Amino acid sequence: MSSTKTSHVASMKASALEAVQPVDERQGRLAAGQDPAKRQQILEGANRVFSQMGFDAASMNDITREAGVSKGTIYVYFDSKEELFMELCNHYREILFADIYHALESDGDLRDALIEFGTALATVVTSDVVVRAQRVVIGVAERMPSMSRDFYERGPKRGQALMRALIQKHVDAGTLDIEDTELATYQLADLFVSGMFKRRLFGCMNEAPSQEIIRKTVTSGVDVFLKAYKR
Amino acid sequence: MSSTKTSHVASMKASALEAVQPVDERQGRLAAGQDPAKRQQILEGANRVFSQMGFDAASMNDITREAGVSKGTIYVYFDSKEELFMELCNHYREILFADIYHALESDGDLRDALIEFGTALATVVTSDVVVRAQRVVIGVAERMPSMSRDFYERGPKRGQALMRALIQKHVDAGTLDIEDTELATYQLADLFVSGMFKRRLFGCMNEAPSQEIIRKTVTSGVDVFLKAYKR
Amino acid sequence: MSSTKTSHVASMKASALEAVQPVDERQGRLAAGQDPAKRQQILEGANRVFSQMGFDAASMNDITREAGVSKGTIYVYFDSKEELFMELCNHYREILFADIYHALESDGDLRDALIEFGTALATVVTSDVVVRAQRVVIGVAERMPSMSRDFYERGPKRGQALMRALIQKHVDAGTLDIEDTELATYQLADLFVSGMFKRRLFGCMNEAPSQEIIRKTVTSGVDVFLKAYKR
Amino acid sequence: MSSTKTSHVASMKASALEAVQPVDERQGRLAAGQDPAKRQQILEGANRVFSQMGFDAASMNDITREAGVSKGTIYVYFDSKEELFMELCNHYREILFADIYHALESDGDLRDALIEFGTALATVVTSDVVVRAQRVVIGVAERMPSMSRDFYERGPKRGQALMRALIQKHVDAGTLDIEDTELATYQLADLFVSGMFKRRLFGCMNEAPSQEIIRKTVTSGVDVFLKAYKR
DNA sequence: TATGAATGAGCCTTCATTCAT
DNA sequence: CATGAATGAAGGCTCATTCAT
Repeated sequence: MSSTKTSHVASMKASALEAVQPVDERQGRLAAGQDPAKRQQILEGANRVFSQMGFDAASMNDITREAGVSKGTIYVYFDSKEELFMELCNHYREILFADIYHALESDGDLRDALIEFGTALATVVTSDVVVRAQRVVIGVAERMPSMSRDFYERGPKRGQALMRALIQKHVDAGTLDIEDTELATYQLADLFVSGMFKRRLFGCMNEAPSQEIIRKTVTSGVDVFLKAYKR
Repeated sequence: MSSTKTSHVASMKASALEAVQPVDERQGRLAAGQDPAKRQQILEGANRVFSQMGFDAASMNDITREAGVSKGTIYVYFDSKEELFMELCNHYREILFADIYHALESDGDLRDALIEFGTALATVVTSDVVVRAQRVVIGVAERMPSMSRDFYERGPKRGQALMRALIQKHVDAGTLDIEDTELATYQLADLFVSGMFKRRLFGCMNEAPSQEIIRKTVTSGVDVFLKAYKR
Repeated sequence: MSSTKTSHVASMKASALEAVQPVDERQGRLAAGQDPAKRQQILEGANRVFSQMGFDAASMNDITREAGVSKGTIYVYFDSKEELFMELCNHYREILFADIYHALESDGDLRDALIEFGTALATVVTSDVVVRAQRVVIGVAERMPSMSRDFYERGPKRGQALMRALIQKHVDAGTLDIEDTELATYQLADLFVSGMFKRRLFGCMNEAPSQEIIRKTVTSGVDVFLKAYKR
Repeated sequence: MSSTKTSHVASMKASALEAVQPVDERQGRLAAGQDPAKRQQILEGANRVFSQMGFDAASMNDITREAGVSKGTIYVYFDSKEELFMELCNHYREILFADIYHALESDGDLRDALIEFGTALATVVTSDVVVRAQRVVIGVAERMPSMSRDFYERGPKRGQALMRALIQKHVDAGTLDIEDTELATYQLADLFVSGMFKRRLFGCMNEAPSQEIIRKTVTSGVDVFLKAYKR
């Protein structure tokens, strides 16, 4: 099931990447900077390069090469290296986090729902591509604060909000006994990735953790959470 | 008490920074690259610049200016930009993490000991200087993996090891009921900084959290941990 | 005639230098590092600067200025200062020595052939451009031995080989009586430029010797050689 | 005999180097820049460094280290790197060429005298130290023309003058039949080192030629000369 | 419109020279 | 007077950005 999840996310991403919006096919030529397929192509190349090198060490030439597009073209679609990077973040955030959330919508058992959601979230958050993206964004946080803040707020934090709503529902229903639901939600979110998040970020865990490890970590985290807060 | 802790750490740091100067006043001149005050001066300038810009975007000229030392002098003390940065990491790691640990050595109540230690740790980890350092190191993890790995392993991980030993002791003594002490230790460490670590890293929390917030978070985290694992 | 000779060599060089431009006018743009005119422009600027300053004292900025090309462009055409210099050597060696050699192919009188060849050789070897090139290459011999060795072996030494073959032919034919043809060839080569080579190299002769002087020197050298070795 | 010659030259050199002029021993201290032993020490260090690296690539720090003298001290004795180098050239020129010449003063057979002198000259000119010095001086000829010119005129050229006088004497005595004694002298000088000088300079002959080779080359050169010019 | 050659500011680093000790 | 730490201009090289084609 977990692997189903993973491949789900993966295929989602793939399809999102290829979902070249059918735009303006009336005539052959598109206005400058208007061809979504080309935009997509640039973003993909940029993603590969930024992920591998970080923002500063990535060169526009690398991106040019990787994207198979000329430099001039990139500058038609994006005003600067910086803007390209920000757009890239927005783009992938959408794709990666967008569809995790319906795991929470199941009406079933609270524990199962949390485990399912936690597994999906942990899988994404510890994946190579997301770890790299987070590194880049964090590395640049001092100089471009809005970027990393946005990254967090539109990404992880949205999941947080959904979780919190679910938890609140159970608190209201008397299933959970929590005073500070905000803090409790943070705790749960951190328990999902205990020992994985930091180590991945700092490069002490070289590969994305296996589904087995993720599931074990998430399950243990959920159980800690419930033992602490279940009425 | 918590504020005592903070100022303790802070003053420790300050004293560590200054404990360096009264050296070798027997004769006027110090050997090249041997004046600890100058070395300190460079490290401080470098710290400011690296913290603000990240590794790549920081220029040796900026550091020169910020440190008030000529470029040649920097290169007498440090072989390269990279080495300067690594030494900087080592230097502050030492200062910042060194003295946190004896909070664990108290013989008192487990809960109190954990809260005390957690508060000290969380204070350091969410402080401006350490957050910035972590950002820089994370931002560079892809290209210089050993640096960020070292940073983590010589810093946070050491605290982890001490905590684990304490927890194991209580498991052995029958006070705690834990199967996987490694995972449990990671959980506790993450609970110490729930909702603070990530938000600080991503710039969603602009200032270091107040001691009040830290204490509340740590206490709650310890209680979750103990409820889940106390026999 | 002597002036004819000079201008012959000179015009050869000139034509070689310019024979390059009319290239590939089919389309407007040339690939990066592929425009021979620009390459030539860089080589000429580099030649002026290297000749005047030597390898080390010549700066890429100087060359940039002298060539009227931006620094980036130079680095598209040549990977490094060192490579630029080596290519420069190869380039001019080719141009300068290439066409001297057929002077030896004449079937006529040995004395006339040697004088003709010696005159051509001496003219090149004592010319401003070649003297400067030799100085630069010699000045760098300690640190970049292959460069100066190549310069000698692909330049002067090739002439040497042709001369030696001719001399050997006459020895076999019984016209000359020589035991050590290698040594004899060196002797002849040195006699061609007696009193000119060293003085030019050391800057004791400020201008290239006139054709009159060259011819006189060469003739005398050939006569010494023949008196010593003619059967 | 030739080897006697060599060691004579060598020992001469050694003694010259150590002949610390007995200066001003009345009191302990010498005026700044006045201690000949220290001056000598600097020159020796500079010689080693310049020989190995060439003028530009040699750094004052290298010289400092090699000479075992502080930078300030060097600048007391020599105004600049350039001046240090020029003084070095003067110094060694004196030592190396000074005493070759009395080989010409022998009253014996012309052929023997020439061979003796040629052997001494060729030995010095092709020796490692002199080859290196010549390379450095030549490499710098364009920028510091007087230095290389002086080097030649006060060195080789003086030998030339003596040879020319001897030759003239034999012309006047009717032993030799030479119209242009200047040219003939140059020819003889070049014949002494045929095939050795250029190859040494360009680094195509890695070690100083053996005495056997030198003697053979010189003898052959003298014989060519005499066959051509002996009446 | 798309291209990619050209630009030149700016990077890290070295080193001749100075001057406080 | 000798020392060598400090200086900062200048070195080779890179790369975000522009603009002629």
